[in-house]
Amino acid sequence: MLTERQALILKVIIDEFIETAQPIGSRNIAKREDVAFSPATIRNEMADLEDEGFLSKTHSSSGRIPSEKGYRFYVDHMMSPLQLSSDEVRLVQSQFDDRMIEMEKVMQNSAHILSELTQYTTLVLGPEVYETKLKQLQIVPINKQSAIAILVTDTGHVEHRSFAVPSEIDHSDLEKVVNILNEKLVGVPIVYLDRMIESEVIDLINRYTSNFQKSYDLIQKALFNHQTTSLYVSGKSNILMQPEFNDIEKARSLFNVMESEDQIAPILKTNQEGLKISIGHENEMEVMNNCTLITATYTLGENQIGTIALLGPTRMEYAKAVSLLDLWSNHMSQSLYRWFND
Amino acid sequence: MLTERQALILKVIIDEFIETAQPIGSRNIAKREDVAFSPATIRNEMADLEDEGFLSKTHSSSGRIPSEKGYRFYVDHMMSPLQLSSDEVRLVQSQFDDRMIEMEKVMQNSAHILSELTQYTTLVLGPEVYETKLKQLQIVPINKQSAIAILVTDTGHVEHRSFAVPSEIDHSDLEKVVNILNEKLVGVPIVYLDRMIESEVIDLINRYTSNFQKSYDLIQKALFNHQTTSLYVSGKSNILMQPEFNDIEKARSLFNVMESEDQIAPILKTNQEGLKISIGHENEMEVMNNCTLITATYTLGENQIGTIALLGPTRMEYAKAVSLLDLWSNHMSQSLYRWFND
DNA sequence: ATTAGCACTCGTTGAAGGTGAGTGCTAACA
DNA sequence: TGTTAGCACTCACCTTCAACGAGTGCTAAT
Repeated sequence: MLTERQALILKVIIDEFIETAQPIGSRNIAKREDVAFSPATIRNEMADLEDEGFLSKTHSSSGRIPSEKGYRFYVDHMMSPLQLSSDEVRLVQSQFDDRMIEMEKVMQNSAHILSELTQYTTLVLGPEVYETKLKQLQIVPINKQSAIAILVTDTGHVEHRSFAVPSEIDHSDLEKVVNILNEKLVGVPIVYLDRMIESEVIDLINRYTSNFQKSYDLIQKALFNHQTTSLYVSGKSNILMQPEFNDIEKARSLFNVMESEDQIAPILKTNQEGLKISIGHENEMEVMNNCTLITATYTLGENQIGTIALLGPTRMEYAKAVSLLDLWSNHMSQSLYRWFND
Repeated sequence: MLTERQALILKVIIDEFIETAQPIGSRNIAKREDVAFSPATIRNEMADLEDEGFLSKTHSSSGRIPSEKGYRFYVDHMMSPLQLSSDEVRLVQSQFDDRMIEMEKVMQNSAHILSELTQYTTLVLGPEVYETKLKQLQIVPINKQSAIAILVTDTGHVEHRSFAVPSEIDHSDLEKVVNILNEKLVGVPIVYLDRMIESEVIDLINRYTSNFQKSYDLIQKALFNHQTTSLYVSGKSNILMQPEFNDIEKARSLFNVMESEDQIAPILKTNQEGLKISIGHENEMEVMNNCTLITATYTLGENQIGTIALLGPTRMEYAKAVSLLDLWSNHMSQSLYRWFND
């Protein structure tokens, strides 16, 4: 489809543009050592590349900038997998030591470090809790009127929520119900808790007084109606540093989206394993039309999948971002496997 | 110090400037119904006010804008305590119902609602945990190599941290240590835990095998070396909406600060009860020299004090911000008292 | 097929001039 | 003596214009 020379020129333009954010002219390309043609030749090739849709201009006599199709081709066919510096690799490895053995910490830390390393915004979506199993249920009375319910999963996820305790309910009642629930429910996948309760536990509870029913209702409300999309975002303000967002209006609208979990979480949910790169208008959301989102999935056990993503301008350091994300998600999957699957 | 007429003019200028963010000219002031003087008179008064330092100009023939001293005078002597709309009052009241009975939720929700209501950035600093007391300690084993320690305080604060369990330590050992700790330490203020352990518990533990010592060390590490400044920030991007931050560089540097808990938390820590308003250069931090920070304290019990703050441009809607923050912190203190002090 | 040469395009910069909202000052007025 | 009308002046802002230069496309020579 593209001649070797065209590919070279396209690659040079994209590499340079990623670095400088400025349109690239033929003379500048010709100056490079790895390019042996005159500006005029390059101009001809660039005109062809523009006809094919790989490049575009900011105005009729400006240098060229990559189009989204250009980036797409670059990403699919030309990207040399950047060798990460040994410093970076070591830093990544050092993150997955003994301290990272709790999902919250892993995700928080991942978001933080990756945004530091890339200077892009990092989004980490926790694994769907559906496959995780109940490890323990616990009620801690705080005072006459309130108590805290704590649910621990086998992934080390701790969920807690306080609730009001009506005066007619005694703490000892709650305790008994919790005991029953623990007995029957430990080891049950969170997603089946509801069903399991229906079929096995309800009967048992009904044998006791009506207060038990009320206690159960309380706990049920406190813990099982939880929606737990755990989203961690770090380095939001990095996006401000990109010259693409010198226009404050663009920054504003993107920030509005990033502030809202509801809008971000769905974009990250994916079934496709491995890396996925969405360039510009490939992103459904309009405010992200001048952004690239690279998502990678990590696994926890067999079916649980979480997502980790980098959000930057379309003019992204693809090679570095991809390499880092790949390295990270692999380490993360391995590390999680070590910790939660034996 | 100021004549009545000067005060009126100053107030009008500040009110108008807060609304429009534009320098105010004498003609515009004269047009207002509550001002009965000619532009020339007003100009004379404005010149005097400028000499006194209450006003300044953006250039030699521009209208006046309030100086920091002007805002200070306004805040100290002239601010009419805005009657909040009944909608707003109702909204605030409705926030402190049965669902708000857990510190994390209270703070998170406070930050969120206040930033929505004011369109400024809201910062909430949790109460120092020093006075809170241990309610319960709990260890939940996750697998052979890891366990989660959970600490619940009498304020409903849940702290959890996972830790690696060396192979030579048995879970039953951990359990026994936890039992001992619970027996001795429930009800002890968090800040005294260390001392209490030294004096009372250590002996007890030393009577048992050395494994107990190791178990204890583990738990100690996992739970008691926690630094728990709980800071919640909401509406960071609101600051972008203010025309003061159309200059993207200013926005960038302020964002950098807001992203870092370490820099924000100290500013909020205060002993002074009640409201405090820091205008412009009254803020120590340089990036906040064109901002106003209004902090209010709330109490939980006798000595525990937390802070809730609004951060906006110096051209802030002081009356509204102050009224809201006051209303909120009072409700919050009352609500917390109801929940955690009986 | 490649490239040198050249006319052309268009964004950027800076200077010049006009406009208008604002001021300070002076002199007239109540 | 305090207030106000009048007027000259200032300065940010906008528009226009010309010069500049980095870049292009096209043509003709190599």
